[in-house]
Amino acid sequence: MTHGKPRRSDATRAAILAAARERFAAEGYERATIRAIAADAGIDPTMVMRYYGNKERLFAAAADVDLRLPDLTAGPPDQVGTRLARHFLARWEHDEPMAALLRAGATNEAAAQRMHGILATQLVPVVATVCPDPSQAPTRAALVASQVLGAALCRYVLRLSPFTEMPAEDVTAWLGPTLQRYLTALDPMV
Amino acid sequence: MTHGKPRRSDATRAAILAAARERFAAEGYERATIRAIAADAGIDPTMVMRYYGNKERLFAAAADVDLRLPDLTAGPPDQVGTRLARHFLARWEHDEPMAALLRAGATNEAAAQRMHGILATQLVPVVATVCPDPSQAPTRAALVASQVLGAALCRYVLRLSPFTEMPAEDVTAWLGPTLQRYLTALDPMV
DNA sequence: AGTGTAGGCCAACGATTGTTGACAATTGGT
DNA sequence: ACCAATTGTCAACAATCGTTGGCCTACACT
Repeated sequence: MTHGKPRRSDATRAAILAAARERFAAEGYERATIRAIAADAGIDPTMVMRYYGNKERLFAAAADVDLRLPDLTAGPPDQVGTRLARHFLARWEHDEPMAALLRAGATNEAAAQRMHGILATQLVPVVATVCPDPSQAPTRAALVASQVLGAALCRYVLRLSPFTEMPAEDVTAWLGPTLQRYLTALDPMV
Repeated sequence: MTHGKPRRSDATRAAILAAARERFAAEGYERATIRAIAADAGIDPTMVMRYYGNKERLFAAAADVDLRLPDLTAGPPDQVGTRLARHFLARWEHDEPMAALLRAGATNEAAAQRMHGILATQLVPVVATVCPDPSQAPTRAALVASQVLGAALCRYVLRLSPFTEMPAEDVTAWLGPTLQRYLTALDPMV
């Protein structure tokens, strides 16, 4: 898949990308400066420009998120909510691109568009495999996203105190039934 | 309550505050510049500094949020979730300080702290009046906040397409049972 | 060994930012 | 009508940002 010969600067490219992910995740799009990213990577700011063109494209490379959603059809249908909740929580614990995208999405239009794309191409198809009427998949996926993003916002971005202190299993236990209902309930009031 | 004589510059102060709310809500903390706010208010940037000291204090004044939560004990206990969902949704539709705070909270530490304060002083007490064990109020309030903030994020900040197109009543119908469970369920798995 | 090319650093540009100080205009009290 | 305080304007500062061009170095290939 990775065609082209390995370049001598691959290590530098990777260092830049790693530093960019960290900074974008910790400070958002505007406050994460190219200079700071370059300093973290131990190189000159001009290298960032040479390899990634500009700040927008660097962010695009840093916020390349793959949700790695599991196959929800394999397993008990009445536990898809909990399994999905557990997956997202585990995914978020140590994946900086997701935090970077969430933090930046609040102020950066391009980041918001990218989240839109991830929802449509990654979450909606999986939701369609477990919900009663596949035509409702976009709506149900949006509802799932609202709860998952809200929890991530409280836990990893805002760091609201009761939420950061809750064990991951407890959060999973609370969110699971919610997602289950968003995914499979025939009617909102169930 | 408003002691001190009415000053001649009150109109200017109000214009600054209105423009600031709009800009902070639309662009977040860092991208909303004092110059742009002053231009919207039709005055000189210097006046902003004179009346509000610095950008941080201007934001603090602009993001002074009052959730105006209703008394949840007055009404059928099995509908507190829906009523709370409806209240939040209506509140968000035309209150810029709330959007400003949410957008800025993602990147600004002071804004995040302020949200923490609003949660503790406004939401937790109300939650305590309807949940079985008042000692669980902080946890339950945090769960409510995660779903409400997540929905607001999707609908008003990220503007994810299935979410912006849903009628407000439909969103209320979906979120209501979720909040109901977070508020009153004896166990997560109910 | 020689040479072309890619990797890397330095200095600097132009734009924008929050913020400050000096100065003019207007108002209200006496 | 005078004076002091409030309100407003103008210019500019210092810092920081993304971004650019020039120049040196070191590796790769013949």
